[in-house]
Amino acid sequence: MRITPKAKQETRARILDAGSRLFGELGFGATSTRDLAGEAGIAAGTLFNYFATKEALAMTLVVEALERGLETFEARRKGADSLSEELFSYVATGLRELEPYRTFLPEVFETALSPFRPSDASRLGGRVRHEHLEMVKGILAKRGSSGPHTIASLQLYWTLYVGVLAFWTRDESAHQEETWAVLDQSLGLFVGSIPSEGGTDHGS
Amino acid sequence: MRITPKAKQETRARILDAGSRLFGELGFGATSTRDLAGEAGIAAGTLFNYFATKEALAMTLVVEALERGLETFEARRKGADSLSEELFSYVATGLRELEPYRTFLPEVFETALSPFRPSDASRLGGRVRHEHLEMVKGILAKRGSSGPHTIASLQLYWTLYVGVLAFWTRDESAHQEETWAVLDQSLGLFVGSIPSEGGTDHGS
DNA sequence: CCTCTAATATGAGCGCGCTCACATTAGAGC
DNA sequence: GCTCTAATGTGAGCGCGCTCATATTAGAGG
Repeated sequence: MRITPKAKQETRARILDAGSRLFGELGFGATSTRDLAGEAGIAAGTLFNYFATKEALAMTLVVEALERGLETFEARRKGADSLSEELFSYVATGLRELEPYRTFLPEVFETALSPFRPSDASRLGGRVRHEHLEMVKGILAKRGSSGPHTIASLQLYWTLYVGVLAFWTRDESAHQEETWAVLDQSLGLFVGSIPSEGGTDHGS
Repeated sequence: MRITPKAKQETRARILDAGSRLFGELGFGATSTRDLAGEAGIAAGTLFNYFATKEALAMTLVVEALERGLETFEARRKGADSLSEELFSYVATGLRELEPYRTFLPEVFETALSPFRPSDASRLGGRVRHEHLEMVKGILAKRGSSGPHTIASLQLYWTLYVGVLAFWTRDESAHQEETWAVLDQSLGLFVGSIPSEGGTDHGS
């Protein structure tokens, strides 16, 4: 086997497909890596030639969904949106792509997005965080926000975003309408906390 | 063996002691339940007659530390404190009792305090959350805050508190001074966000 | 077409958290 | 002091995520 690019991508796709289906049916914890390998038609050990850990496999589904969401967001961007409107639609397009995975994401995010883990770039969770915050920084920069406040602001932003994610995964309203309200409220708090921006209202 | 109360408490204490020492030396993940049993002088299975899971054992250390912190807080309470001062000293007395466990707490809190887990009372993490929030509710009630706002406020409070905890576990300044600044800032944001309370400043 | 090699696949095996059928033992009742 | 029993202790064993020595195989070079 010297350079076999096509077959390798197909196997990778089969594994991701098995993950998407089995995680959804059984949950992340209840799906064993042997289950996944069987469903993908490979041996137990082969799985780890493609994904370093079971968590990395699940997070790859997340990363690819968020990439699709980003494309949709860029395509639909309007110039007329306010700061909170722009942030709202950025977050919302991401959530909509993650929707099929909603049932098993709590188990995955619990470790992958934990604030108690260092979010280094070597882990997919850290990369998700970094790329999301880079996007938010870009959106803020267009409005002229900058300086040392931004770093603390981004920490607050991420905390609020994770809170919204957690709420969303458990939101039992018909089409997660409650999540949109929580997101709106959280973004209002965030925008209100930016010194040079957004007015002073911080209540309901 | 009909009712052997004393010996049982001694064994329990030996296990907690083993946990405190080994988790501190090796970390939570790197300490196996067999290590703990050996250090406590019991068989591997016996450990689980005392604690349902390894996480529950670690969280018991946390719960007992927080109980000690609460006693200190109650003893030192002053009537003259402002709302943020009172919240500050409540959180601070807890953190000071947790100090000996600081190195291994990230691994424990990652799962036990994750916002992605339902915080039911059957889990120790859920009880820690509940009791902490009851205390905060009590502190707020004295100042006349009440009504439907409080529930959303408490959600925000808990999110900010977990953020402070996460910062604290990684704070490398000499005596975690930076944590006190972050805590102060977070409480300022929280108090500012309460509609009927605390003035309008929400920046630095 | 055959060989030779590096990329890939394999599955036995490791230590883990935890369970459970069974052994042990401390005390109550006589 | 003996028996009987319920509380407690025990460790072999399970399935897990993951590793690694080994087997297999696709293609390059002659």
